[in-house]
Amino acid sequence: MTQVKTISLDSCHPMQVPCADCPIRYRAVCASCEAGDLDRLDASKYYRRYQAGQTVALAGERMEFVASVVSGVAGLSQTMEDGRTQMVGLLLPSDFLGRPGRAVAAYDVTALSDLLLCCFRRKPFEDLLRSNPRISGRLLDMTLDDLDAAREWLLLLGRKSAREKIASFLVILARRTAALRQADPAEVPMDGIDIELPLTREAMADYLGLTLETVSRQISALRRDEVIRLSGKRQVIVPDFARLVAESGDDADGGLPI
Amino acid sequence: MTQVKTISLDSCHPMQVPCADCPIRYRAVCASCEAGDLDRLDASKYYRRYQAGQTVALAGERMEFVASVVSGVAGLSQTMEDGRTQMVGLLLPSDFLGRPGRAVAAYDVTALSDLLLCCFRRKPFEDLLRSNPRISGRLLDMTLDDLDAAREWLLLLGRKSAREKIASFLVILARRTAALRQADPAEVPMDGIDIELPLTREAMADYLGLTLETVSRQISALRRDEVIRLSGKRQVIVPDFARLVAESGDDADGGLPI
DNA sequence: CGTGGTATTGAAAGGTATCAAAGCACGTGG
DNA sequence: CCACGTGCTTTGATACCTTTCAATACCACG
Repeated sequence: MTQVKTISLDSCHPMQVPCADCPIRYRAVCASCEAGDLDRLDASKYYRRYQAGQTVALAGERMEFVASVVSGVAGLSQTMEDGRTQMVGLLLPSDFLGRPGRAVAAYDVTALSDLLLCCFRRKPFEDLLRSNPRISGRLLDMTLDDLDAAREWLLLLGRKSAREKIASFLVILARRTAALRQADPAEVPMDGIDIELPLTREAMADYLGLTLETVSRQISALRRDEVIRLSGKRQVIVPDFARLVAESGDDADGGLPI
Repeated sequence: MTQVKTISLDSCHPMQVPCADCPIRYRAVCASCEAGDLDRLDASKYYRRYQAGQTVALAGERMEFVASVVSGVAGLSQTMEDGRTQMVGLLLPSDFLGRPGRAVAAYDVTALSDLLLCCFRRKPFEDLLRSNPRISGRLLDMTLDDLDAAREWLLLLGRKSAREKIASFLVILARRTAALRQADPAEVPMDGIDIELPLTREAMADYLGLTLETVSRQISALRRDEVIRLSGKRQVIVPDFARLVAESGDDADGGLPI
């Protein structure tokens, strides 16, 4: 179990960046806003910062804000009475956190790495949603993307072997990080792409529906078979991306990297 | 593999019901419409009917309409190259089919039972979405519900045993069918509630991430342990709903039946 | 009464979980 | 500078659950 560190100070109001200069400006819920909308958001937003391992919210609690992930990684997870847990969502920069219209959190939210959130108090944001079709339309689109991602994960959890799960996870991480850098992961830059794992083996296990031992074993197996190389525990080098995709069990033409 | 029956006639334009008399009027995407909106929908909607086993759409194909399920059950599924398939969504009456803004189907859509769809051509519906916040707001809410349902399924596929999967599936079916009848499944009506299984064992296996043999074995085991009784192959009687919920591994207080 | 689709049951194989121990990296304090 | 503790990771041996392969049973229908 990850221990919950109690930190009271400095979790709010670090220095603030104007929306126009925001790193996630063109991918977040505010992506399709125009200048006037941005002014309104700028006025009401505030930042929250969490350290790796901290709890952002617990299932069943009220959450008085919704937010965009600016940097870092957050995990949504569900826990059964006997302690089994399954991560049901991974929030990377630009992803949206919280459900408009429902103040009670449905999942535990944890900072998997140091995390910066751009927050809006619930009520004003919901008003904005109602009055601004650019924002509500964007949110619908993002929610539909989340749904597609969740459904892709259903296939992974329901039908893939442990080895395929690990490979799929690496492919997805590669695609998402490449998307943030606007690069194409299939364009192998000379000596292979490298992927920074923002999760412990235990968090990966929770996400992939495995145990941490199995995660470790399969990573070792992929290394032995030279599908990947490791530098340290958290840095993965992929010499042949197509090979990794083949190991993931997905179609080679899984669409453009989103 | 389910064989695809080719049927060309009678799959469109059966007799049509006015929206005001529609059985799913208060749960579908049109739920929050007012009289004026309904007139507009009434004018442009049309029905499609499918027989059990028929294919509604294939992943990658263009789908020229979006639709609400009026009656029957449809399944969304994904298939890997080697034939492994996972059902990623079960569409019951009032559920919405299709993604506004994306004409290419992401999943195979199959009629699991005889199926009646209330369809709208894509373009006019998307126009309506943009112009009518009642419809777009309702669609956002339904999509968020779908996302929650998918995430509940992630927990099931990732962490539950075969026995728990079957029990969970029965609980969900009981809740959904009770919701359509506006009844509470915890209110046991004398001799236990009964659940009509609208799926073959194979379809259940695809949904639950199991093999059909395991589904069959676990149903037999639940029968031996007197958690359920069977009348025929497709009718399940649950004498003690709380007992079934306990077998599902979920919290007893999993919220009100939605 | 046979036929095809569907469902049940059995025996054996296989993959992942579980339990247990050891290795590694890093920071703290002697 | 090194010993030591802690958290994370790797590796090993075994147990268990689900799959796989195979045979049989059930049921509606022609």
